[in-house]
Amino acid sequence: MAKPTLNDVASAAGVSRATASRALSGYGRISPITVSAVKAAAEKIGYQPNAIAQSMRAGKTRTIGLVIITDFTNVFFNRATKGIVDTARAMGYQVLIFNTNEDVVLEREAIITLTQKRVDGLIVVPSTAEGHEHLISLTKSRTPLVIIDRVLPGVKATSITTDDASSCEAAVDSAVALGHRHLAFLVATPTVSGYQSDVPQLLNSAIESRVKGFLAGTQKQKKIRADWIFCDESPETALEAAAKLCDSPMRPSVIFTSNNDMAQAVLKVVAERDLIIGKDISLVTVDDSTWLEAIYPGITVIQRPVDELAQLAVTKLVAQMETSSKRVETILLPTKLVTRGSIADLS
Amino acid sequence: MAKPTLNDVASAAGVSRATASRALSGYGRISPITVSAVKAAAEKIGYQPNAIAQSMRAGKTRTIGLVIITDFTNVFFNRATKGIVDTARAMGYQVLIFNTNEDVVLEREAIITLTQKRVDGLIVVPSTAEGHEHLISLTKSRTPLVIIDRVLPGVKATSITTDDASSCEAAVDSAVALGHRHLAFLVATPTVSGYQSDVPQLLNSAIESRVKGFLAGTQKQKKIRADWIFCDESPETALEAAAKLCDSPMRPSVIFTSNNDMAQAVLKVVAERDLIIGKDISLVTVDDSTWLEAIYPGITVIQRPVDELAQLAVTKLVAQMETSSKRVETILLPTKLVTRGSIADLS
DNA sequence: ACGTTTTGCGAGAACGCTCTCGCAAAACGA
DNA sequence: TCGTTTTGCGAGAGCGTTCTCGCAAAACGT
Repeated sequence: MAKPTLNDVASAAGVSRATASRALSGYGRISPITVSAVKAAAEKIGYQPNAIAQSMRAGKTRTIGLVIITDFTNVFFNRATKGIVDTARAMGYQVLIFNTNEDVVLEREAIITLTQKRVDGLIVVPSTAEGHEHLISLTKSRTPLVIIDRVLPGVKATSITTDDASSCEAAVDSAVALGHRHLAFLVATPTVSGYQSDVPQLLNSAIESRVKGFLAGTQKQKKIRADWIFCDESPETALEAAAKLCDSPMRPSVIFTSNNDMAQAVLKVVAERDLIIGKDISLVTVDDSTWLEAIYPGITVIQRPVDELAQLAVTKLVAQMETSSKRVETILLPTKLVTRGSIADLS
Repeated sequence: MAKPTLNDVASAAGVSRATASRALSGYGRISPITVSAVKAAAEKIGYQPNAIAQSMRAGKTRTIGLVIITDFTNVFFNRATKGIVDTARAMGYQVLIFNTNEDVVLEREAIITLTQKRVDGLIVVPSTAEGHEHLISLTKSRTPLVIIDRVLPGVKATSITTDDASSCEAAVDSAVALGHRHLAFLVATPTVSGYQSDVPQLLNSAIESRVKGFLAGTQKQKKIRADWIFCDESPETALEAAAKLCDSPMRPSVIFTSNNDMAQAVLKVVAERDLIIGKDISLVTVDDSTWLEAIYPGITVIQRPVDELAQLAVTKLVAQMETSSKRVETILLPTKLVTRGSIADLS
């Protein structure tokens, strides 16, 4: 009842194992008659080649590892995952997924397991801004590696990120042009606990880029006030932080949030206070979602090219794997400010 | 520069390959001194066991295949994927993911590839309501298989689904109790193209269960009107169908949608017509999302126990794999109607 | 002190595949 | 016709493990 092997095919076809392999894999010298005989025999006994044995022989697995935060609430990583899985499949590769929940211990374990499973390459969203020895040792052992949504100065690997800074700056400009003079930034980052109004010393590059963009936007304007709140990623803290902004005697006229979870917290708090988005208070966030378009008013958003990023991650990785080139690229994809109805016109 | 093998460890430690294996894998008779010597040698040369070779030898891969619709807009499958990946990891298994986009051709290919990669078991969300020969042949070759979110009468495999019918019925009851007499059902199903008001002959079991629940709810009441619209899953059709409902001279007072995408279409159409959810028109949908709670008013929803389902899928599958029992179970998990503010009180 | 059991380890096979090598038979050339 | 090239195929090795078997040395029993 065991799965038929190449040996079974060979004896069914009355040839040697070598010939059977030649017939099925199409290499070497073999007569057309034998080929069809072997193929018929294989079909008949329901032969399925053992990819494990093939990998063993070839030293390649046609599998890539994905180490990511597959948080279901985060559109960006959901879409990226789907994009990576689909692109990989189209190129003949399968994807072994690990989810880290931004825990560097899980990340390290994931990478060890994937190395042991001998994946041909890895796509990683690193969870912390430091402590990347495990990634560095990957590059040292010449394992193809692509880092997405983060840039890690210490790691010599291709990284693909989005240019959040310029769109964030554009978002600030846009709000200021509409008459806003009191801006607030609600930024979620795993490196703080609770919330605080001063910039944490450690930010991952994606968040850092957004902060820089917002900052650049505010600093080039005169006479505007900018409040900052950095908070951890728990829904409770997000609500507290959003409430603090809304209940302040000096309520900002526009809130910029660094991700959809924060935007949701703002929406909730705003609704509880009977305020109307796009009228009493304005909102801009990062990463588009169908929800941001479905609700009323639509939320103005910084759209990031996630499908392109996913596709590029796979193609760059596969290029590395198949040519074993050591060329490291740092790719920055453009983002777009999509204007909907959530910024009030105060002018 | 090639990866060190067990042979390298053995010669570094001055023992045989067999002894090195014994020391690292902890079996057979071996002296404690040798064990630590071998471990030290392994550590020193940076040995990582080759899981491919282990799989080859053992005939097990400690990998499970997941064939699913990883549509980023669908909370249910996102959460299920995350739950499955995390539970599997905790149990020492890795997950190879395939996305079918509900295309049975891709599903078939995915299953062939996974069989060839010799996964120890499979979790599948079948894409069509018929044509499951590939799944049947899986069960015939005794590959452990768990089907989630669908029940396939022809396939002898464990299936885990949610009891959508009873909650859908409860949702209807709840609306009727609040004075609603004209109900509409907007149901997305891949088996129709465009939209139609009569029940299609072919529905997958998940959709069927919801339709049955809605029907049961309406049929036990007197003097109420129920409109049905079945439509494909494209955003455009969804909007058309939602518009048709809202623009009808006899506009229903409450709309039930079969998933979040349809709910979004309704929200959009309703907003365009300056109607207010929970006041001018009511809405209930299936599958909770943080958005349904964040927006105002919160949308009343039929919550399905997706984390439990994911966990159960993995544990049941692993149980099958590790005991090679052939026991087939059909598990139905309870759902919950979570009331928020989206059903107007007309009484 | 001698026989018996226990202990520790090495030799070698096996998992299923691919591919090199060599050999016989067929095809070719003059 | 005989020598040379080409063709088709089988034998066998090797990828990196695990594990059975057998053997020598150590430990034990009387």
